[in-house]
Amino acid sequence: MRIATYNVNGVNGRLPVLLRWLQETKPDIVCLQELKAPQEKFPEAAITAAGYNAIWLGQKSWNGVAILSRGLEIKEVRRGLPGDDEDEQSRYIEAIINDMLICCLYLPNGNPAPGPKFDYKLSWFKRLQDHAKYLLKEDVPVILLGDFNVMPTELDVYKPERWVDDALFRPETRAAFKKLLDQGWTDAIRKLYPNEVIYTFWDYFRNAYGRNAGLRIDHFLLSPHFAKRLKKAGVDKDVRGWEKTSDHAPVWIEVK
DNA sequence: ATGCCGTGGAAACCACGA
Repeated sequence: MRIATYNVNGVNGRLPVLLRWLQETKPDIVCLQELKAPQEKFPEAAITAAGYNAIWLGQKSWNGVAILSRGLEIKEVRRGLPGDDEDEQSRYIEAIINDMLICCLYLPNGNPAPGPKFDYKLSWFKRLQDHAKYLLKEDVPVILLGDFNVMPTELDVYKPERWVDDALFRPETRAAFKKLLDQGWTDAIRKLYPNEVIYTFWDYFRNAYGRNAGLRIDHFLLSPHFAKRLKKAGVDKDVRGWEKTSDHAPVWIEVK
């Protein structure tokens, strides 16, 4: 079973790229972030025609997350991350598929830091830690996956020294990610490739993709029992080189 | 070192992203 995450950076603007990637790689489950579409503008017909069921949480202009599955039933568990009824940003959706709990997330960027956006990022992170801790008590395999907007270590940044003050790499951000991992989650890519340079995002500027000046910010965190079922993982890096593509590449794992 | 590009929405610019 192949499970993927892909920050599409506009689901309608990237629809040809998304459909081509689905057709070529046929993932069983897909989490999307940055739909940048209101609830009623999600391209449901095209996704259905491609053979996928979908649930989604849209928002006008920004954010937005979705879970797709190729023929498998999607049982939605919740939409929105618990812990703040005032939070109106569409960044979290959770569903049971094939007896797995799939938690699709788009963690706030947080720049500029310090400032209110960074405060929001850290408070969102805290809510995620609390919810993740709760999920570990559930008797079900869990995956937290999506765009975490965190480079966990220096290995995950092309030039770490340039990013130390950035919201994606500040000590508070890395500490929050580590605190989450320390609950017992496994970073799937790093478990299989502990020492390799692997990126999931390349800026549109400065020929970042051509220079491989990238970041690893899209992650899969597996609950303890689930981690034992991990077989493969990878980045569909070539997709980042397609026309009219997102600045992220799709990332995937295979579990048995 | 830097939104230099790209999107969506509104309004021919702006907010936002990482």
